[in-house]
Amino acid sequence: MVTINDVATAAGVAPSTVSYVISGKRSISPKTRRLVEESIRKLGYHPHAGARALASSKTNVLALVVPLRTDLNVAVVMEFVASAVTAARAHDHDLLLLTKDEGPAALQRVASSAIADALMVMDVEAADPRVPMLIALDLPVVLIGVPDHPAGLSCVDLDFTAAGSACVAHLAELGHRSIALIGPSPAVYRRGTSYATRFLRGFDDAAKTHDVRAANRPCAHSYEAVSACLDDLLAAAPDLTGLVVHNEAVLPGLLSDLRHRGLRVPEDISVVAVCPDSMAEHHPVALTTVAIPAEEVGAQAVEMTMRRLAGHTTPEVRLLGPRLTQRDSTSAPRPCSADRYQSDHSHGRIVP
Amino acid sequence: MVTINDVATAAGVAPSTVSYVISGKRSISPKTRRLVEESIRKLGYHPHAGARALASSKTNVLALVVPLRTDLNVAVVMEFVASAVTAARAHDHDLLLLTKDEGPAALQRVASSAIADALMVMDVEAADPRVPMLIALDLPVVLIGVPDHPAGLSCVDLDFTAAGSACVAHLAELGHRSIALIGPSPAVYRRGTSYATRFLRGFDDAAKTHDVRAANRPCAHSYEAVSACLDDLLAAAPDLTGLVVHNEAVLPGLLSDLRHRGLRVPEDISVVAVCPDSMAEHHPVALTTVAIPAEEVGAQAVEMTMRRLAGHTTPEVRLLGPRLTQRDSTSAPRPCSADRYQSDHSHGRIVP
DNA sequence: TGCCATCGTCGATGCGCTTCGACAGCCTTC
DNA sequence: GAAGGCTGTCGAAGCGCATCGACGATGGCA
Repeated sequence: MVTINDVATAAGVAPSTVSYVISGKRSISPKTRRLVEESIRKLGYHPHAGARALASSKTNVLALVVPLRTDLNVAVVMEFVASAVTAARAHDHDLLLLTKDEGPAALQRVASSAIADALMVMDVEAADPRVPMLIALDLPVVLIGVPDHPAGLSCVDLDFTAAGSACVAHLAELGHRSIALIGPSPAVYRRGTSYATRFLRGFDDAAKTHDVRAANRPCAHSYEAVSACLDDLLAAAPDLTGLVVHNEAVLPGLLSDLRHRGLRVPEDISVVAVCPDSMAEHHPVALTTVAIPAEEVGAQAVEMTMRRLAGHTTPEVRLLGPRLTQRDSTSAPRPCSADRYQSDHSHGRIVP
Repeated sequence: MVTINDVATAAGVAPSTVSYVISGKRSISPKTRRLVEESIRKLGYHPHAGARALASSKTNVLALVVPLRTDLNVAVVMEFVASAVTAARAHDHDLLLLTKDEGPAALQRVASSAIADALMVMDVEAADPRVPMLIALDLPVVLIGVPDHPAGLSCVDLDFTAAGSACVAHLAELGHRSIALIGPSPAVYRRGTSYATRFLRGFDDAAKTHDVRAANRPCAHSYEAVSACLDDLLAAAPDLTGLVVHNEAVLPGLLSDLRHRGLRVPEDISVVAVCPDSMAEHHPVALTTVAIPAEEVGAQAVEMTMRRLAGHTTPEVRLLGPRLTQRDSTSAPRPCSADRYQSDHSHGRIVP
């Protein structure tokens, strides 16, 4: 292993000088700097992370707590992680991955072992048991999502309330009078996952404002669940012409099933999806979406973390405004679709 | 911060004794052990990771290099990461996330900064530029995938060659005589990604063995690409009755498009998918699959890593046997399907 | 020419831990 | 009853680095 002493010897200076060249915390003459930098390069020197952490109480590691249930919005999580790790590296930090499964104790451990300098926590629930603990810790913490009582913690997320409203507004403006929300799986609501309830609130509020008839169903992402969900919705509201889908995993199944039922998108039914923009084009009909800006959120989360590490102590809450992009899956409703409930020829799931 | 000295004082012993209680490297009297453990618990003591790393040259961190392109098999990567982090934690290790984008230099950095004890590398290419460097490093390394010259590195992966053969064999045994492979996007082949070429080899070999007419097309995962790909395949082989899909991202689009064309699955065309088992049921027709055992691979990768860390120096190559599960998307081909090329009513993409 | 301020560099110290050799007390064994 | 071997504990050293005070050299100014 090559140490700071080796570099110092090679450059003919003291170890502390090398340290100052690296950190830039004291001024160094150009000559010395060049000498040292050359030795560093020549020897391939990298400071020992442990030693550095011990001496400086900084690890240059960010811990990220992610939900690793595969039932969730995998693509969103991946996109977020990708963006976070990239942003972290841009700030010369590494990313340590923790799972939500380990619970609050893991956070405690990471904090008191000085494994990371800060924590970023995804998939926050309304009354998340980790929140009190996170507040007690005295590491910088950034939540992705907004719990009921974030007291003192920074938060960043898409403004799901506004997103819910935007979806309704879009459909209402196109002239739809009866719409429905197909939400995340019941388990997500049961956990009180922050974004699900916030979206629902926005959806409901806007439905009232726009005087639109609105139903709403959580939906697991098996094909059967999707199908049953549509059965329910169409039975309860035969005049349904607009669908807001806040559950990217069901999209393929949903579109398939609509076709089965002889419901054309957007002629017979309009669909607004809440999902990463990258998914909009993966479907037979390019989807009108409110984008989930996972990448942006990831970058912001890291940026907020770095600000806290740099000494900005005031917590911030950043809610990113929703961006709706109209594509081919929404249009004004047709006053009368003669063949609405006609099935195509291949299967038998017909809503009478 | 609570240190080992605090614990020692509280327990009335020397710091080294506390250390030995924790590590178990020397025998300790039951009385002392109890005393110390109690103090640890009472004070909430966690050893300082940096100090520990410095003194023992072990970080208890595993670095995992993942491809973070969103165009890739996101679900597989997630599943793998989830399983790896869980397995690592079970061995009292944490997981550091690196991206493939950072290239070989990042591996160098991690190794010589002593940030991690071992490296696990996903998405290995046939002539991966990182391989020579990894060999030169003297950390334990486990590759997920098999490069052309793994000399000295451990590898673990699904046996994609056998998987390719298994798909063909299944279709051949059902009686199909003309099949096609829809592979990962061209970019994946261009990179020489190990699993893509291995799968193709198995596919081709088995096609010869079983005397089956076989075509093959890489396919990007936009709906257009899928559609074009099917156009090509059907034009070139109008008698096509079997499809092997080694590209989970195109599945929804593909199934949709087949329906558009009036091709029923499995009556008119059988589909074998290579994807995580969890995805099999997300489609209107439950898919016959060869499972990508991402979870198993992740667990094995960690286990192999831990073995190397424990002193097992001989590298191993583990190829997991493929497991084909027949579901509803494959059957014997119908000798004659009158309406094969009939389109359904909603769109116009008809193959004449 | 002499004095002080500034700049650039050096040595020493300590971060919290592991580990090694030392050693006190005890039990065995002839 | 003395010699030797264990067992359990201790103290000290050192891992590689950051940081602080000290200090020599240099330049400006009177």
